[in-house]
Amino acid sequence: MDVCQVKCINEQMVAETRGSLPEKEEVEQMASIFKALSDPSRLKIVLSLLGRELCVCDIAAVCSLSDSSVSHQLRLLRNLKIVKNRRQGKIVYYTLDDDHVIHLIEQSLGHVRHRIVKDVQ
Amino acid sequence: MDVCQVKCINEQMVAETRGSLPEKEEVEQMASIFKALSDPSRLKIVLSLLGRELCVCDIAAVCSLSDSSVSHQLRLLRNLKIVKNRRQGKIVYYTLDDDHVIHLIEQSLGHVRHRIVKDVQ
DNA sequence: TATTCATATGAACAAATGATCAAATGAGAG
DNA sequence: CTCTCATTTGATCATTTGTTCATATGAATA
Repeated sequence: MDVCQVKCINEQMVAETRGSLPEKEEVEQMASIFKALSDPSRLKIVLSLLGRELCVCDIAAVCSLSDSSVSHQLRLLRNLKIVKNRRQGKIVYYTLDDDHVIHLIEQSLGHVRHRIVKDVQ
Repeated sequence: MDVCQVKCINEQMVAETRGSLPEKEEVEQMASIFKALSDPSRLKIVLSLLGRELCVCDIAAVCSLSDSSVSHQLRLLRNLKIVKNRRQGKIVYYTLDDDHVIHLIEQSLGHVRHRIVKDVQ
């Protein structure tokens, strides 16, 4: 591999920066939360649940997705403890279950109106 | 497709929720920022730049990635205006370029220590 | 118990993604 | 100009991801 011919590396800066990074596990947990919000469909699902309780059926209608697709995504969000559900007869209602994620979303929502983004990759 | 047999849908709730959602474009912009932070390697790169200026070479060393891989990821982050660079001779230095993203990261970093996550999918 | 219907699940597949390798820039040094 | 070297870029490839379809659950109702 190429780790650059040794001399160009600022050893001290590298060591210091390395020391400041969170643990590998923590980085991965952070990334997994961001990943949960990184797909427009899934983000829309989460946005639709801001301050509301909705059944799978209604979420699908709101987001223009199939019930099956929504169910799959909700499972992922459930595994990450971003949403929780309660069953009432045949109907399953979902709500947001993580204040920290709610903050992230609200903050991002507040800021998105002040940015211009070029393109990805 | 299956949009559920009409009757189970709470029409009013659906309409109200639909109205509360951000524009499609805004949702996509939010998602693209989250996506930028959703890969552990890329997140590590961004974390290494918190409060620091580093050259490509040093970032690669800090994150244990190849120079090429780092360069590819930096381009993506550059396109999203998450990082900016300056050239000094042969060396290119990168810094973070978006306070909003810095906030997201710091907030997420602060919270990740208080969660237990099961697994994804 | 048999039927209906909301939700969940598994398999399959196309599309997107991240890493790697080889080759191209482009800036300073000789 | 030529060489070196940090960085960039394009192509390729294995892996991951999101959706769809078919089928399974599980709860109410007939």
